[in-house]
Amino acid sequence: MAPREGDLGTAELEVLKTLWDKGPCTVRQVLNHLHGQGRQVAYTTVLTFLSRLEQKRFVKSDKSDQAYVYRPLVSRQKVTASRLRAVIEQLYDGAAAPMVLQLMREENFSVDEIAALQNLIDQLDSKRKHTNP
Amino acid sequence: MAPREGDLGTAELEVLKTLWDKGPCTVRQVLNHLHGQGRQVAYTTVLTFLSRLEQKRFVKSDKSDQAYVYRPLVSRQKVTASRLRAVIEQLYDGAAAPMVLQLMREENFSVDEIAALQNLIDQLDSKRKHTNP
DNA sequence: GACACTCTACGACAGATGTAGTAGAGTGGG
DNA sequence: CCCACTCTACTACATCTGTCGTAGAGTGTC
Repeated sequence: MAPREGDLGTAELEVLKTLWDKGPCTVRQVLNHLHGQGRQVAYTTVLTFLSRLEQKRFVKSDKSDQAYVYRPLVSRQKVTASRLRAVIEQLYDGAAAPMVLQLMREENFSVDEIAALQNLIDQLDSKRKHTNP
Repeated sequence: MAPREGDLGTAELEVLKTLWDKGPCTVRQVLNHLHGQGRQVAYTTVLTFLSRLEQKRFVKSDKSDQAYVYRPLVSRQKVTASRLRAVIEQLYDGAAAPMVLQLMREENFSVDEIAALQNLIDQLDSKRKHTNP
């Protein structure tokens, strides 16, 4: 079998991210955005990515004035969550907690970030008390 | 350019994981382990993976009695951390905290896991107090 | 010594992905 | 009406990855 089907390559993802960030775009708009980020790539390459994204149903194009306008069909949330899930499966046999633990040990979190975490934990705690009295 | 060089495919990673789990192995031992996991794959395929892993310097082989014995050159920790880093860069622009937040919202953690998290946060808190009085 | 087995070396191939060129259709300015 | 420009369609190609097959070298057994 081939690698996971229907999935996004890193370059394709960059293009999709552009659409998430800037909203519906033409090929040229995506190209300009990428160039603005220092990403050198040809017009037709971007076109290819957008076409493939459309084949894979990640975006949809509509003919506007002159050029097609592409807009995302999937949310950043969805894609992010599913890729994250894949990594968890692959690296941690499906258990998210060990990954979180590792992240918290190895990444440097700011005070604010830790506070947010604490907050979330408190919420989970109280919710659990409600459902499991 | 091609995708990031020197990186591992998912199937290659499976093989490397076998070495991490079972220690140095011959091709056949890896094959048996994979078969034990329900992973149907040919002997020569495993051989290919191990050879490629060796080219990429993830494992090293030593001629033992009859067959080569392969052993990992990189730790699970290292590989895991670096792949995780890549995902964070790719999906969260390098910020780990939002990822952790999302994980905690979308994955179901057990009481024990949450307790462990809480514990870790307490540790980070007190460490922070020491360095930032 | 010949046979059966095992192991490695090499090559092959398909599908995915990154990257781009070329050709032809459409459009706006002189 | 013709030129220059833009846009899309198609094609092409290299590399990476997953997947094997074949051939030949070793080794142990009658």
